[in-house]
Amino acid sequence: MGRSSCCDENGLKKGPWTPEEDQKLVQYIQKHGHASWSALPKQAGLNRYGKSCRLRWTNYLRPDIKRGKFSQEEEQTILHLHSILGNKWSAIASHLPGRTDNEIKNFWNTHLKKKLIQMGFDPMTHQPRTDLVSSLPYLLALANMTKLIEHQYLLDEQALRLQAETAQLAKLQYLEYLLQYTASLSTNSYDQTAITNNMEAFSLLNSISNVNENLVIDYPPQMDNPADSFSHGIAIAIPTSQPLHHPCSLPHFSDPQVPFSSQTSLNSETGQGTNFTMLSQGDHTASGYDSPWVNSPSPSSSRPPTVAGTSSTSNPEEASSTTSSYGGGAASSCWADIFFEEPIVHEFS
DNA sequence: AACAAAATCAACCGCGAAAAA
DNA sequence: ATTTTTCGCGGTTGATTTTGT
Repeated sequence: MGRSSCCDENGLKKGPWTPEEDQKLVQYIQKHGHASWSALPKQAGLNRYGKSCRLRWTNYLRPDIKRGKFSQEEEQTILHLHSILGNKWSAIASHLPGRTDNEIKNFWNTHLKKKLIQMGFDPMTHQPRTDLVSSLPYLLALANMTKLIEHQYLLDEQALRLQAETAQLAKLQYLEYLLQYTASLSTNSYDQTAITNNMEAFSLLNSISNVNENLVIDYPPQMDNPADSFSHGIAIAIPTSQPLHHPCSLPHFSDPQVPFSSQTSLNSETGQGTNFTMLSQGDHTASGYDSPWVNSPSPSSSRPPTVAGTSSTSNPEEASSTTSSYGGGAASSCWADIFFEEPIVHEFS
């Protein structure tokens, strides 16, 4: 596999690595590390570019590389992360221990992409392919009357809105995943992954709030830095036009080892018809809402967010946990409540 | 068995960002 | 402040392997 070996104009070797070259590289890095890739080949006695050495090490020779087929769980994670991050292979790889960005990229291009296409999804947007949707009115027009076409246009409009909302919810799901994962990490030592996750979660939240002007973010009281709030709890409310069904695609969500639970509760309120989706920890049930800031300095200040443009009864406290009707077309809201009971403390060891 | 087409994946390339000079 | 070097990323290539006819 790979390319036939050859040398470039500088006489440096290119193409597939020989076992001898691999051995030299591994032995050198085990002994001296890889502080400078550009200087490494000469010092290791390799007739290669530093870039080639780095690639060979990171994608193949590194001791923590996981080989073999991707598991179902890994596949799910890649699909999920790709729906949020797009072709950010290194970012995706950082969530899959032992897998390289190159490997994930190859797996995506050769398997997952095709799988999505076969299932009728656009591999870039992860949404149902619009060419199929848009062709429907034309087919209907051939078979039926103008009225049917108009009806279909309305459906398309609704579908587009739902797509946008689903994308927002996907981000929320990923946000929760990040927070749950962070919480499951050690709380007693400095953990770069936890910090990275918090940063990613914060930027994700910003991206959601940029898109949705009605988004209400409820930070815990007396927080100077919003990013810190991920360690303590955060409440988010997003108005949506329809109840949102989002079965948890990540196994972590239902894992009893992870001290969090996710709940989706749909509610149709009398009159205003406010629906909400709640992602929460522990005691937060749809029928009995507790303050998200039970550990915060001033619990009395906590409240479920009021959603702009909808009834103030978006409060899940008032919600029924059973109904899933659409509330007669009235505006709805997606209410995500993400909370950590024990604040995470990162200490430098 | 022989050939062609498709799939796989290691490695290369070019670019932009960060770091060093 | 500017230029050069280094690093890392995402896209692409092409030799090899697998599958289909």
